[in-house]
Amino acid sequence: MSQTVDRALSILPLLAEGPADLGQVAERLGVHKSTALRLLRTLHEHGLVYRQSDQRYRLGARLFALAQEAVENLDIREIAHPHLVRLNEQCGHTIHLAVYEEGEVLYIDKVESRYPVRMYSRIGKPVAITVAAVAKLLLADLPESERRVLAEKLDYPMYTARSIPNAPAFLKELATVREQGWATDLGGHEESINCVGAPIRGTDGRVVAAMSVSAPNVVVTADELLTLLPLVRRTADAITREYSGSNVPVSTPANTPAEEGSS
Amino acid sequence: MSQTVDRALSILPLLAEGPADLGQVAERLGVHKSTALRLLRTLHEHGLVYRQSDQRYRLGARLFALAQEAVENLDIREIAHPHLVRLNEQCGHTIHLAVYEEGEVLYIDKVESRYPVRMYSRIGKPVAITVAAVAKLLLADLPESERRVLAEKLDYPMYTARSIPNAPAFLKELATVREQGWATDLGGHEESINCVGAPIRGTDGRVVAAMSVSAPNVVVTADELLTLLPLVRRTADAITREYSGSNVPVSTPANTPAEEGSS
DNA sequence: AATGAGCGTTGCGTACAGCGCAACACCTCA
DNA sequence: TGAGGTGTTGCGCTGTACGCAACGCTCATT
Repeated sequence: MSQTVDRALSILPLLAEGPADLGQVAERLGVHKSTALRLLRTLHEHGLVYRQSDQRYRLGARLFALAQEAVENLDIREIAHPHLVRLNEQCGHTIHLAVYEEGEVLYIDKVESRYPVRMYSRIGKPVAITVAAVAKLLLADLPESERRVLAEKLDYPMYTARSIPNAPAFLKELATVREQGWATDLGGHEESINCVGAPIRGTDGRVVAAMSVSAPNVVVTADELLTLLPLVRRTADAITREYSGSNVPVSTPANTPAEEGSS
Repeated sequence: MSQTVDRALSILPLLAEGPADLGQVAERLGVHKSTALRLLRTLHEHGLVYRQSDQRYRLGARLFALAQEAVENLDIREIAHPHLVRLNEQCGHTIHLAVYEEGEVLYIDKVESRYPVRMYSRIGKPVAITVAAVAKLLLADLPESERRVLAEKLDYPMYTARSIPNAPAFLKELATVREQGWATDLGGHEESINCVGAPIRGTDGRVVAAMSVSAPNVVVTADELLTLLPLVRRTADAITREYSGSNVPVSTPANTPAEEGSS
């Protein structure tokens, strides 16, 4: 929409690939060197771009600062965190919290055996959107049209023999997840890792985030991990309640064996 | 330099404080709503800004992606990482890697007892620049004028009784560090944590990064930690050698008790 | 030393892109 | 039903970002 800004911002992904000098930037933008210089200078003033000693440009420190502040301001994260910690204390396994945003799934919190890691190491990398339990939960809640379009666009890498292989299988899985209100990943991403997850909903009942418990099956078998499902769901529901300003119907349709009573 | 881009980029820190609606953005930028809208749209197209369900804007996912890619493309990090892991295996303590950039010190890698964390949790937050061992190492190598100017500009928060209190003390410490070629932080940031660090240099002998080993004194006393100094320096020098395309004089002036022979 | 190629940088006139205005569409309250 | 609050659109004017060309600098090359 705004040409100048558009050009300037296009520089960022370009530099993300690696440092580049003025000429390269100008060429890849298709603009005159002086123009590129002006844009780079502006980016530099805002700290988004850094000029290293060999005069080449690379991404700057402010970027980290912004990303950091952004992730800290996600209120779902803030609300969820203590719940995740408590769940971790109860079961001992790794807990993940994730959100969906415009075609991507992002981990926004993680609690590990010992340390909470505020900014998840995989942020920014392509998340295993076709197999991760949290991804299934988040995508399952999209409007059907959007879900279908997205499913067609995705790649289906076979991380393991149990990875979901194609769009129809994925859509079928999403339908199941949508119906049952929870999701698993049993060795679909890494052979020996299983996950079980549950959705967190906003006031309007839409899924705003998803959480999961992961454990290698040398520690607990998939079946044993599944026994944690009620606990995981209860935690997710507790977060839902708190997030959507106390009690909204916590939407837990059916399908869980025997579990706590009032929703 | 470029007004439009300047305005657009000013939106980012503004949103970093928390979500804001169109009117707020326009007001704080001092521009018309339509202008703010155009800028926000452009930012949105590039994924730097996200529009949440209540129509307010917040920082977007691409920001994380960029920050992530940026940190991964730091070649010092890549070269250093295996060395850091090896050092960690030898001593068991937490290892940090940091760089200096325009008045800030950034952690760019960390190896913990069990997991490597690619993006350090503190990135973006004000690093304890006046007390951290890595900060001392990086600042000690700045040209004297720059060093002095920076030292005057800094705040000197008294994290503990042993924090460096003011500019003269800091400059004195930097001079010592510069001369001896290594640095410590003995309870200057957190009462019970000690660090010992060494510099990594580029082809031209300038310090390009710094690394440190940290441990709480319930695990090892400061004196015990200091016995690791030779090992830390050897690791730093190994990284220096590899980074600056094998052998440059590794600049280890004096001061280390008894240590390995050939540089 | 002198030459020249390859960089980044500067100043400037011009064209066009971004600006603010005003009108509009839509929502929630009263 | 209206009033006040949002976000959105189209448009004419002006200011700004554009590319050009000239300059300065650092390295190689002769």
